[in-house]
Amino acid sequence: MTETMTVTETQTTSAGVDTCASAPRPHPRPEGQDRYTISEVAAFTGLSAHTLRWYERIGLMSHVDRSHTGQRRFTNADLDWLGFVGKLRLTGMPVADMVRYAELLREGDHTFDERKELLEATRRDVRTRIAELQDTLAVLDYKIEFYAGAQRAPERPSA
Amino acid sequence: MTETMTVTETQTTSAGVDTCASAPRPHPRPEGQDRYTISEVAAFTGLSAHTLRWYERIGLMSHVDRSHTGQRRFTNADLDWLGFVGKLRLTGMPVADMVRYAELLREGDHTFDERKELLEATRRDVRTRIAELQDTLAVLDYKIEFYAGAQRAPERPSA
DNA sequence: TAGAACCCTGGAGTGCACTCTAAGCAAGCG
DNA sequence: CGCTTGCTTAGAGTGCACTCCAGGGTTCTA
Repeated sequence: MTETMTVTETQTTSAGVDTCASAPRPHPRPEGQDRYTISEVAAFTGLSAHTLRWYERIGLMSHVDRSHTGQRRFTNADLDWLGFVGKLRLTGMPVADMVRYAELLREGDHTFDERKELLEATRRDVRTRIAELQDTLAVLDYKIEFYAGAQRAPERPSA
Repeated sequence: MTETMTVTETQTTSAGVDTCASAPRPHPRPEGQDRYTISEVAAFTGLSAHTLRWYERIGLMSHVDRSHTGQRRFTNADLDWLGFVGKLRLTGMPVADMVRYAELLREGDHTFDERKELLEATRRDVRTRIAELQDTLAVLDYKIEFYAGAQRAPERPSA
């Protein structure tokens, strides 16, 4: 099952509003092919095959290409999209909202503005969350500092 | 389940290791009293009364003081603790882990080191999460920039 | 002293994001 | 040829963090 880790830079180069290629590199993309089995994609993304099928079922991925026997064959564009979805997932964005964005993409040009607004709202959320986390970090620093200080003091001589 | 350990007035011995008062001001604390009803605490914390009772049930709060008729009377120390829990919640820490920390506190001085380690591990997680979010932010910036650019220069004819 | 508004408990229910099951098809191999 | 492995589907199950309910007691206000 181990694939070669030869990263051969793929990058779909459509000049328009395509399904989203991330700025830098999204994933340790394997070879330069363009048809991956579900287990390969599972390995690359860290998602389970179950989850990948479920993503398609709920519309978080548009219908994935199939082999002549009906097996899924994911493309590099699919991997790009999954990379982006992975980022959004880290922000805590509900899956339903990501599905909404995916639908907007499928609906075409007339959803351009709505997509942009959705991304901007997401960005605001991310900034807020970063601020919250930094606040939390300060609290943790304070407490850990306290523990460190108390350790120097007479009490509980630990191992 | 958590029973015994009746105590839990306003707090533990140790010159230092108390139930945790955050560095600055944790919440818009109301008046200077020290006995709040559950609905007051719900209002201050943003948590529901249901959730507050549930927190106590699972041991995320040590047994809350009661009025002579059995109604909960939260103290300022409880509010401090809830403020800290709120911070931890923002980090995505599982409730079970917070319960673990609460248990360590109740167990007393000999858990000092374990508590410190838990906080340090949490801090590492928070730093990691902040880094991830900043990464995500970069992707969002890139995409939004793209949308902004495409808007100025309308091309993109396909469906 | 009534009625509204609040609080109590144990336990059941909800929503989300998976995660797994069952039953079956398809390809590679000794 | 049968075995193993990997894939397919619809649908059921899981774990988490709440969230609510039923059936009662309490407290505040008029």
